[in-house]
Amino acid sequence: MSATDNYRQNKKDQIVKAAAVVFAASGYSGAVIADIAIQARIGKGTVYEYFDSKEDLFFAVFEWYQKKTEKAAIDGIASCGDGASERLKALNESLMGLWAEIKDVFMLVMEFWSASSSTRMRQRFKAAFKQIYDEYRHSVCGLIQEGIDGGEFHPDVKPDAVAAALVGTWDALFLQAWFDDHFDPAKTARDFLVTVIRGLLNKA
Amino acid sequence: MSATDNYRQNKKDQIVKAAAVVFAASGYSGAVIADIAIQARIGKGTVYEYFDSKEDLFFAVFEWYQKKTEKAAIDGIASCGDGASERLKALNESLMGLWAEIKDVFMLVMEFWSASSSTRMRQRFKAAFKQIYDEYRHSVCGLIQEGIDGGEFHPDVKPDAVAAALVGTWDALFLQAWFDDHFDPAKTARDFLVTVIRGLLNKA
Amino acid sequence: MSATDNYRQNKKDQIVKAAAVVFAASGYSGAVIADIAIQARIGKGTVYEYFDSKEDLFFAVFEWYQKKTEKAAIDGIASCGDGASERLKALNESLMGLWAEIKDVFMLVMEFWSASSSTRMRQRFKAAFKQIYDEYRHSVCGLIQEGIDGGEFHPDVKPDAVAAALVGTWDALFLQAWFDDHFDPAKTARDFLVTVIRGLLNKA
Amino acid sequence: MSATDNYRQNKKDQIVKAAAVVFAASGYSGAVIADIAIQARIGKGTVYEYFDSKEDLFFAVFEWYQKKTEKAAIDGIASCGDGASERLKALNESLMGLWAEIKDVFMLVMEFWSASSSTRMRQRFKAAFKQIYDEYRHSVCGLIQEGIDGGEFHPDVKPDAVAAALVGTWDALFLQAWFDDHFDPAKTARDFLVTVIRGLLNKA
DNA sequence: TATGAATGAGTCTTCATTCAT
DNA sequence: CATGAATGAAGACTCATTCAT
Repeated sequence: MSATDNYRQNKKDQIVKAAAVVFAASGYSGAVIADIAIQARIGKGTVYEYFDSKEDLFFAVFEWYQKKTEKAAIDGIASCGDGASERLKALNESLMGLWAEIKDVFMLVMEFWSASSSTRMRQRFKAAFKQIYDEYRHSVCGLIQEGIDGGEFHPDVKPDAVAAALVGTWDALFLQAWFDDHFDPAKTARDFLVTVIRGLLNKA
Repeated sequence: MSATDNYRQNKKDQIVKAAAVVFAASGYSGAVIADIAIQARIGKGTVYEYFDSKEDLFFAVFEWYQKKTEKAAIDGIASCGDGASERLKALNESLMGLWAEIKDVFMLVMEFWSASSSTRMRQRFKAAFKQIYDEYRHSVCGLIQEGIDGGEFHPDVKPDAVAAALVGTWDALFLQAWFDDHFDPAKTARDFLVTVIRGLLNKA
Repeated sequence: MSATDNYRQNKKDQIVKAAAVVFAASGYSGAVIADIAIQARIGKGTVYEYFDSKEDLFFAVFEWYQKKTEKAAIDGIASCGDGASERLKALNESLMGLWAEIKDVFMLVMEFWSASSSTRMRQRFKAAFKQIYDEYRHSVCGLIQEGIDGGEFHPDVKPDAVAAALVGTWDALFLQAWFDDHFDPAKTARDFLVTVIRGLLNKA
Repeated sequence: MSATDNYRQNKKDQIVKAAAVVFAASGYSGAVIADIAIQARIGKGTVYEYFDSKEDLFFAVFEWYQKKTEKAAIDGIASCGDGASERLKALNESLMGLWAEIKDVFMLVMEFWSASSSTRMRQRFKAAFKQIYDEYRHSVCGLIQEGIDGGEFHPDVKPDAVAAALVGTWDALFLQAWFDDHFDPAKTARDFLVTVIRGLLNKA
């Protein structure tokens, strides 16, 4: 990578981060390029030197956010533990630990979801989300399958369904926490997981 | 209610339904009042005879949608069944049965979520969602509590957490279904519920 | 005049008076036909049964206002007094006595002036004002001319100029009073008139 | 002042002058931003780069007009003359000399007066006019007071009243001239002033 | 490369006027 | 006669994008 490329990449990151702040504060439509430029401490025109359009910039924010959060998931899934149950719990803690960090930009997630319904951005976002969910479900599914194969989990358990539901639950608890400051997603997830694991275990 | 009031109410409903279609197709910001008027087969100005602003109309759509879907929840929760497990299953079926019906306007839900982040509409929507979630969780919580009290469910179960998580799961499965045409939320929910109920049951 | 005509005339007056209130409160452009209808306690459409357009109604208010205020001028000019000086003073008192009464609708006068600059209404209003000023000046001029002819006023006095200036002064003092609540137009006019009359008198 | 600031100031002036023309031709409400932009040979949006709203632009026109005309008043009042009478005459000539210059934009003045009654702009304009009149009256009052103090004018003269009346007369003669092309405000003022000065002089 | 002045397409919203009842 | 629901023309204002410097 040349020095110039490196310079451009740093600048791009700088703009993306500024954009994330503004998009999170105002939503996609409410965000104004001028404000993003101010936030990034650059001129308005400069934004267009690095991104072709507001939509492109928004998608770049999406990718940046994605990269940022998927690490927690990967770490959580990779965490070694004493059996599938423990690893599930570890994953749960890892993900829920994100809340404090992403609380302020959680609006972004809702904007991303919402962008999937915008006629113009639907294609990009819908496809990206499909892939993300596929991967998440697949990872969690593998974890549960291991539990079944190892005899820890009951053979009748449907790993696909449980994985999809758990992935969804994590999302949805953040959503509820967003609406209600007194709602504690981490504790809720932990308590719920106890019951789910009880259901998963093979108590033969 | 006078004949005139009745007339106005019908007209309002007509506009709200037209608006729901257009908001679902284009999102809040993308939707254009002129298109809503065309969809409702009325003049642009007429919209403003019934709603003070685009925001008000959007909120009316939200309330309409809310009323429309909460029926399924109420029916599901009220459904008599043989014990808490059966009633949970019935609720699950009732809610999942909505999918076919709301699939086309599910974008609306994401727009509503997103509206909670718009600075201007945050107040209204956030408060409304908080209340809705409170009620849903409370209903489901009651159902689980009955199961515990009746000895059907294990006494260590945390009804709050399970209720919140289940409510969230239903939301989130629709979300995943929205991103993936091949994803079957009803089947997933049914399979997942088997495991959850296994975890809930008191097998003493 | 038939009973019907009489009915219509009363209704017209009712509307004109309501319109005067609203135009005074909001200005011509700011006034809304719907508000005038409410003020007149009639339906919006009814206004158009009596006036062809907003402009016509405004002009009717102008004529009504004109008729209302010119009485004071006529009375003042007609007032018998001991010589031209006394009659001038009487006229001055008569006109200044209007202030308390018209203070609240003085905005109307400014709106009428302003209407003379609106391209669409210019013709009507400009012509009307020209005629009104012609008449006022002519009356006052006659009064001063009598003073000159009777030997009370100095023969070098230019009655046209003095009349025009006095008429203008009365207008302008109301204008200043409009801008400044502490400004007393009546007292100012009285004090000024002393000096003017001193200048008019033939002290040979 | 930086080069940029200078550039922006010129542009602002350019827009204000264009706006003055359009407001004078169509009145405040009748004027259309698009027309002002055309008159200024710029794009519609550019107007908003320099002024926040139509009201702000209108007020800027008011300030511009004010600055433009007050020079004549200051010059007139400052003019040295042989005694108070001569200075009054000089002031009169100075102000009346404005007529040819401002005839075409005199409508603006009526629009400014009218703006003082618009609910939204009342505050700004009313306060501004009060101050302007205060200053004018104060200046003229000082001039007359000098005449009294110097023994040239009669000690019983009320300088406040005469000043207010004269200031008003000048305004009002322009108003009459606006309604009547054949009316000569300068000549009228000159002739009237002869009588007023006769009334002011101390002929002991 | 960086900038920000300029632009005009696009939108919400208002309101005088019409007309069916 | 009276009404008020319906209308659409009109206008203020926003903002993504361009481009000359």
